[in-house]
Amino acid sequence: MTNPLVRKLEGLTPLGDKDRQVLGSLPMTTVTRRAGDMLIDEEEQPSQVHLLIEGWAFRHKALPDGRRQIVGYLIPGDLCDIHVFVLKRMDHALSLLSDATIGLIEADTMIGLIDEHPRIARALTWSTLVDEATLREWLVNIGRRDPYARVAHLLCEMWLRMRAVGLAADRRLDLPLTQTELGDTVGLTPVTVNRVLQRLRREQLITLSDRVLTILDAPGLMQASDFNADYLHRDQNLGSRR
Amino acid sequence: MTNPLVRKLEGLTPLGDKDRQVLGSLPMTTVTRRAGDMLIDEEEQPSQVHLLIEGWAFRHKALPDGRRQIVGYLIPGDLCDIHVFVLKRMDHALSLLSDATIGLIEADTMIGLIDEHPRIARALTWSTLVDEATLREWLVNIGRRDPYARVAHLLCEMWLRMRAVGLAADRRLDLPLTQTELGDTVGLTPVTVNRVLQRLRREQLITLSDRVLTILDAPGLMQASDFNADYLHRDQNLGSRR
DNA sequence: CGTCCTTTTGATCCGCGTCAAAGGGAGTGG
DNA sequence: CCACTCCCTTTGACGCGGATCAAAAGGACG
Repeated sequence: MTNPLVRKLEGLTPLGDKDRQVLGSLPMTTVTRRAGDMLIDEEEQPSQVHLLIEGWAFRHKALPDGRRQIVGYLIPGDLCDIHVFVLKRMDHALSLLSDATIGLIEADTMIGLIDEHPRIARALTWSTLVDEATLREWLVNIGRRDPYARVAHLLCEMWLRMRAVGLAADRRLDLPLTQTELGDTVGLTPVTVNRVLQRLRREQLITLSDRVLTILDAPGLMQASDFNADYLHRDQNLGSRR
Repeated sequence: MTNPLVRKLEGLTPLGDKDRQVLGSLPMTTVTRRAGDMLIDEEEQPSQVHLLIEGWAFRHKALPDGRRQIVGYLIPGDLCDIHVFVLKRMDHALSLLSDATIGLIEADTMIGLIDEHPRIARALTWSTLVDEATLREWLVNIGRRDPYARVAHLLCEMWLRMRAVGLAADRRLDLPLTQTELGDTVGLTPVTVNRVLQRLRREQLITLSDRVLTILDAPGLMQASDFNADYLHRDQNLGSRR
């Protein structure tokens, strides 16, 4: 299997052979963690960069009353905390949705990588900016769409993201999210999420059980959720992928 | 008056004299635009970087039914579109809330600036990451807080941001937002915003009329909105600000 | 077999959206 | 200088969607 980081960055902007090689042999120690573990806590100051190699994670912020808002998902190939180079402190926590394997990269290694490989630096910047664009789209989702469209929109996005890194066989993908977590993402209660999912199933748009999501009717799902993939900024000049 | 860009970046991370000087004499052409103008449209590919020198602007995304979600505010010193270097296309539009003066900076100038002045580059990265952190906090705001806290939270944030660039005399600041725009920001109708504002006034937390906001009780307002300024990442090692 | 978590279903209730209209202030034109 | 328009704010009434509460059902696991 290719390094998932290579696979991700290549999906954003072209890399050279040298870049691929350097990324492939990036010195890092790998560790495994269990589903439910908190990988990085709010306010923390990580000294290494965490690369998610396998599994799912999510970013979240806690409220004083114990509720929380999920503010992002990470899938294989995603870096958890490049920003701490600059910002020093986390402003949110990071937890695992599934058992996961994590690569730990020394800060200096990462800095060297960026300094000496401009195309990699550019791809990382790209990735950060896409994350930002995604947050804007989530804001639209929560702020202005009804529950039905909100959930449908999130499912579309996760499907496209998983497909972009080769983790969605056609229209099937693992989606290790409980309905509570879906709700914490789109600002709904689990009860409402459940009813929305049933409607999506009834309308033959999706199938979802045992953590496996199947997109039955992609155009229908996208239309239902006012989905426009532009915000994911998959590069036009990459041409057809692979 | 100091260049507002200098003032902003200095508030994030230390600059050298040289940096300040370069920023102060940054070649740009200035133009003025009227309140309500759309400065950059969705999907556009700007060829110059826009610097907001005076006035207010906002980022927004439109929905098919004509409604919109505001996804960010810009105040003097903010750059509107550095990301287009990398992403090429806007995924949202940018409009003016007030008459404004804009600095237009050539792409090459900007690239040179970043290449040759690492501290400036770092400050710009910082700024981007704070924008991202702000989006995450907005997500919490819309997703999980009640209308009262939502509006209060936004007012706190705008106050701190304006103060950070020297545009809030003590607890007074211009806030050229209609109640409709406040609603489009926090996912509420103007009617609800109006009722929330009345409650905030009744409880002696704020004053707001004729586009002037006064914070009467800062601790009270922050408590009401569960406000924690950490996400703004004002640098600790800057020490007491001027 | 019992415990725990997640999903599902049903019933109730109220907050906020919606609709409607009045009031106020600023700007414009006769 | 007044009349008119336009936009924003304010107020009131109503109805519904989604939160809340509660409990049952289904699986996974020890």
